Amino acid sequence: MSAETKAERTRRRILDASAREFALHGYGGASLRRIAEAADLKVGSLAFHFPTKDDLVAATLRDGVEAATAALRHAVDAVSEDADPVERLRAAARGHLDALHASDDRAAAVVRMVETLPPSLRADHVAHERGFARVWLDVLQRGRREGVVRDDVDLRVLRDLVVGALNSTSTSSPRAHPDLEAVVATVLRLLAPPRR
Amino acid sequence: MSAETKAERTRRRILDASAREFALHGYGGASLRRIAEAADLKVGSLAFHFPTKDDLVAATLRDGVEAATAALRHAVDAVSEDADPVERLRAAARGHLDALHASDDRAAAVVRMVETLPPSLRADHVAHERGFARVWLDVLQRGRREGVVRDDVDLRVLRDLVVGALNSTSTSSPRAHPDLEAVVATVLRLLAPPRR
Amino acid sequence: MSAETKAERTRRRILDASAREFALHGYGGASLRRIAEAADLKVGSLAFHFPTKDDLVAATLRDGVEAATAALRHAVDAVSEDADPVERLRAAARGHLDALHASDDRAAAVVRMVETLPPSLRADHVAHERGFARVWLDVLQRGRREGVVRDDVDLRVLRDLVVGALNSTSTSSPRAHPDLEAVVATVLRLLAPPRR
Amino acid sequence: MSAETKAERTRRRILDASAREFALHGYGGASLRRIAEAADLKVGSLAFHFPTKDDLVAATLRDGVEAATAALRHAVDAVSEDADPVERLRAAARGHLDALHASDDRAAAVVRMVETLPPSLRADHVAHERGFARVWLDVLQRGRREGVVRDDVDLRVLRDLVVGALNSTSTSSPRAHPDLEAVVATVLRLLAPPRR
DNA sequence: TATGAATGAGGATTCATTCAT
DNA sequence: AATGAATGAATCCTCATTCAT
Repeated sequence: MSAETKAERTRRRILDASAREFALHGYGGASLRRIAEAADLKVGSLAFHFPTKDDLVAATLRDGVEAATAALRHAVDAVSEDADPVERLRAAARGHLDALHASDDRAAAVVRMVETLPPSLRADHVAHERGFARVWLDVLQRGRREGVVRDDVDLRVLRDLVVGALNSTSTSSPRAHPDLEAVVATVLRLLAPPRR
Repeated sequence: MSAETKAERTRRRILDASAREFALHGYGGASLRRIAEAADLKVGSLAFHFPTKDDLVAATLRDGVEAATAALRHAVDAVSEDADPVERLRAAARGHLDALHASDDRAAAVVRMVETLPPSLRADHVAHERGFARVWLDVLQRGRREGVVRDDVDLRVLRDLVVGALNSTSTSSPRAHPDLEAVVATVLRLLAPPRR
Repeated sequence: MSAETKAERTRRRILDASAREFALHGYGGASLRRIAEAADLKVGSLAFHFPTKDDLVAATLRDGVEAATAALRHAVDAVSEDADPVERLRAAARGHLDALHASDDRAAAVVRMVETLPPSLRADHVAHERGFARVWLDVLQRGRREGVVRDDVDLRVLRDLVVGALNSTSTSSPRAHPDLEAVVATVLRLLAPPRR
Repeated sequence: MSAETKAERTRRRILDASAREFALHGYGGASLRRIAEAADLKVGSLAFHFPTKDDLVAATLRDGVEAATAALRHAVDAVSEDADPVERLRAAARGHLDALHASDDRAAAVVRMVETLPPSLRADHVAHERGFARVWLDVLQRGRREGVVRDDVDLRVLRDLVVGALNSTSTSSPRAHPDLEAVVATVLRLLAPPRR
């Protein structure tokens, strides 16, 4: 009498395998057969949980955005109200990177898929992704109110560039492990140049 | 009187079609049949010019990196030696973006493919891409020597972030046309904050 | 106070859905999943009532033949003993057509399936169908005894042609609704040409 | 340097196998795999000649209607102008039956498929079939002009019933070989009752 | 140079069936 | 009496590739 039903456990196994596969091969290159194998199921059984490939993709995207948004929000919220405002920016960058480089590949799958999605899926996805972007914008706006974020740029443009820059560190190559600490440090300098 | 052979012209048509297809669907999602159709050929005829899919991919990557590198270098070189050093940075950013958003999709194809390449292709590609990265690094180093690029960050990390941020503006969505001027302006602020 | 058990009611719902599905798609094109859906059940639950697809087919055929035979017999029996013998023929034709075009598709399912049945099912079916053919033969024989059916043809051949002609009016196309009155009138002329 | 191209010969082999398969199993029950096997091809190779199943179905229908129409017309035309008009009717019935029971199954495939076609295919098909029906109507009209076809019925209704009756003799059961001569004789009696 | 024709493997999906619950 | 979950085979289709012409 587990709190989680059997279907829920299987669904999670599928979503995990799915994230890995899509992170590695992108939307068009991913194979349901491989996903099923990794989830210890036969291909035909996938259909019981996700009737079509696009249903699975949609769920994987939702799952990934959710994971990333939660991680980002959680990292930001962990910073105490009276901490140095710069620390909040640092936490955001680090939270973002942590999600992106997490071993479950949930956020990475989103980054890897998003640009080759068919329009039908894309439409739904961008709506969800807005939540993630919103958190970043909030962080930047608060940073500016608190005087640490530079005030000579459009915050939305800035946000898109920061998100793009951070996302670009997610690589599927095993050789290339960017130094995330250096990335955080550099991003911080760009967002909040030390006052003089 | 053209010095171009028929084969060379066909090759170009194929590479153009290929860039578009890979930019749209990524490495795994692209179809040789569609590429052949767009190039006004039958699938079987592709083999004459590119024996396998991966041969075509390799050529498309080389072509794309070449186009982007040439565009970047050209934009930088067009800035006169005695111009405001900031203008050289601006030219680089603009050149990069122009290549990325060019209608021929050659540079976009690279960005769209690179993270899902199989290791065999990836190895070759990163070597070529180093040339592009080198140009950016040169530009940043010169900018720093001339006192406009901030000196509190690692230039290689900075370069990777800038390239990542700029690349992230390339979207295959027809709806989303980022305001490239605003992007350039913002990047410039980050690279070379106005002196006080 | 219904004497009908729950299982019997479900069985009927399944047979109704089954008739519609087989009438629309034939033996090979019908889907148990769709039948289950139409009967408001899950596929797995079908097995409780009909262990295999062919069991369901056999039951649907039996049901259809039964319905058609009953309708035919009933129509004929409704003609009073001292009526014009031609009226008995007319009643048969009309009864046959009514069954075939009934909204429950029970008889239509038989017509649509019969020619593509696998031999195993076919064998059983033709035995049942003989009952239906028998009624028609009786009607024709009585008609002949009573002097209205032409006596220059083999009645069995005649019966098969009449049944075939009537069955051919059953179409799954929503556009084509043959004028059943005209059909009856014409068939009557052929069977029992007016005496001169 | 055969007058028939290789593709044309393959196409014919496919259409022959297709007719047999569809005659046996109907539209929904037919399998491309079996058709390919019977045509001595791999499934994938079918696509070269007929991109989709419905393309093959459409071609098979066209082929079948063409064969039947040609057979019917040919049989009718073979009757000399000054022959007994009844002979023309007899030739039509026999021609129709011959096409239907021909060993190539081309006409039988049409009869077996037509009622379970999806609307898209059906629309195109009925247009073609009109040609066949037209020939029968011509024959009947001429027969009436020449005083042998009964004049107390609507010829279109009569034609549909005759065609339906004849078509119903086409059975896929190996046991049931209707006596075609008896069928012809009976149909003739119905269409053209002997004058007194 | 390019096409025509075919292959074999793999793509996603649908199928009827099974069985524990 | 019915559902939930899974299976394995089969569905049609698309893939990159090959090779004779």
